[in-house]
Amino acid sequence: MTADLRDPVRGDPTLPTGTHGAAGVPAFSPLYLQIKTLLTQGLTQGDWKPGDALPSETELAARFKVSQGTVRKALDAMALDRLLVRRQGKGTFVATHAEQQVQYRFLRLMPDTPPRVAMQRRFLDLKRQRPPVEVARALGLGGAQIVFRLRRLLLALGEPVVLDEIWLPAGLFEGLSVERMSSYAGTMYGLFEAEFGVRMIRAEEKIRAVAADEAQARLLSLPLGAPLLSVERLSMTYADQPVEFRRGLYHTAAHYYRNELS
Amino acid sequence: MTADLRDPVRGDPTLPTGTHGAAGVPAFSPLYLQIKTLLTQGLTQGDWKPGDALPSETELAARFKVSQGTVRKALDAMALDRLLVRRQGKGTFVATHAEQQVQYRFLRLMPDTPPRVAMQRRFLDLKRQRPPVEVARALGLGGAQIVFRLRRLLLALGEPVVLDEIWLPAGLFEGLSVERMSSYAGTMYGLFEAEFGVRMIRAEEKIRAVAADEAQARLLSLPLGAPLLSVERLSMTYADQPVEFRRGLYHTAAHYYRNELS
DNA sequence: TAGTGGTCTAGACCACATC
DNA sequence: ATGTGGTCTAGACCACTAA
Repeated sequence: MTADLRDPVRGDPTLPTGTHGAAGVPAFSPLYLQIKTLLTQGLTQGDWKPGDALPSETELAARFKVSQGTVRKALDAMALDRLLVRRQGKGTFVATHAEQQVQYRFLRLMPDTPPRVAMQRRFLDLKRQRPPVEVARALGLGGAQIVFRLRRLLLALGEPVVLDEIWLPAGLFEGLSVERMSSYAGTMYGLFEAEFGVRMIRAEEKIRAVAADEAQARLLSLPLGAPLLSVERLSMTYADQPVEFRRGLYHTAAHYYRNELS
Repeated sequence: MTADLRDPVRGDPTLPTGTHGAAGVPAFSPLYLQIKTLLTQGLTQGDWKPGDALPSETELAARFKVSQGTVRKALDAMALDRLLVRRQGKGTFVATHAEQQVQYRFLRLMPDTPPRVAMQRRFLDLKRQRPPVEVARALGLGGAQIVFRLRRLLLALGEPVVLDEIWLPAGLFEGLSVERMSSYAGTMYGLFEAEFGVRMIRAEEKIRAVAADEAQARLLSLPLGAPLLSVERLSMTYADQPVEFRRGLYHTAAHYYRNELS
């Protein structure tokens, strides 16, 4: 972590740095992006864990042999990506799913009538098995690699609202059990991060309207054929590696999926 | 637009600038945010129209009597908000819905099997009428203010996929007609911006699963009770003023609503 | 009081677009 | 050749936090 970036990466100063590589790919990236990459690698390999403080801007600047402003630009970019959280007067910290403010960062379901009271969880079953083809493909697994399949309900005021089916590569979550999830106070992503070292960075969702089949209707206490929101989510950790696939069925009579467009 | 910001806004330098006002509200904001506010006001009052170039950083810096770096920070923030588009070597431009790259910025419906071919539009009817209460409330109108109510279909490969019901304050869109919409080549928001000076900045959507009623089923060529995605959208122009309410019904057998979480 | 991130400045140089 | 935004530097000072 002490390399001087300019000499090795920016290359011979007699060559114009803006030159493009043979394949039309940029031959270099700005210093602050290189630093962002190095810091992100540090996060990936666990140099700093969620909640930890990073070294101060001045120290990082000395370490990388660049100006403080360049380090700042890298840190600001990472904060925009939600990889870091910056707090004036305190320091720069690795973002975590265990923070009070952003508890349900990835859950967009809102009740029609606030207040937004925390929903109850009820774990239905957890099994180890071969993944279905579409799950294996989404997670980039071979069909022979075992996955966990978890089903759970979320209930609001006692009424079931969400039925989730969650697929996880077994290798990454060895030791997962219903007891362990039940006894964990925070969110599921908080558990993944704290107990398995798997931090979710971003996710993609595909949303559809479907009709409840018999099993789904029974679990959600709804009539057969009731319209449900189907939310397929693929969650990625560092380096965009997919590590969770889930399919949620949302009952949207008294709740809605909130989205913000800009 | 030539005021020196520091004297009037930052106040007597003998007072600490970080002081909070009597109500606990910050008594000042950083220079670059003040400049961002002034520039946004300029956009609101039409000093520059969508597609126009803003003055260069150096000129704005001279105009506001601050350094170029401070202007840059304001412009970068506005670009992040998608109010502006910055192009190296060319200038800084007011963002527009008429750009080739981001045609359907607010339409998140994707086909299961690409390529994403442009959908056909079919306008069903356009009426002037009193708004229903929920529409009046969403748009912040009195019940006596007239609105346009437009219905239209979007079709993919000839099959109806989206049924939209769109509500617009008549005062802002005087002269709107089906002919005018049909003959306009670009998107609806492109038309609003070019012909009525109403530029959509951001929107909030509430998504549910519903069952098609008889009229909806007929228009979408679906059986009664078919599950549909209901997408309620409230669109805002500058200063977060709501100017459009729409309800879309999406048939999601061969399409899905795409969302990105981070 | 010391240390952190946040703002602001001034200047140099680079990359890109246009003439 | 000129003008634009993009990067990088160095230094000053401000605001916030904690000891």
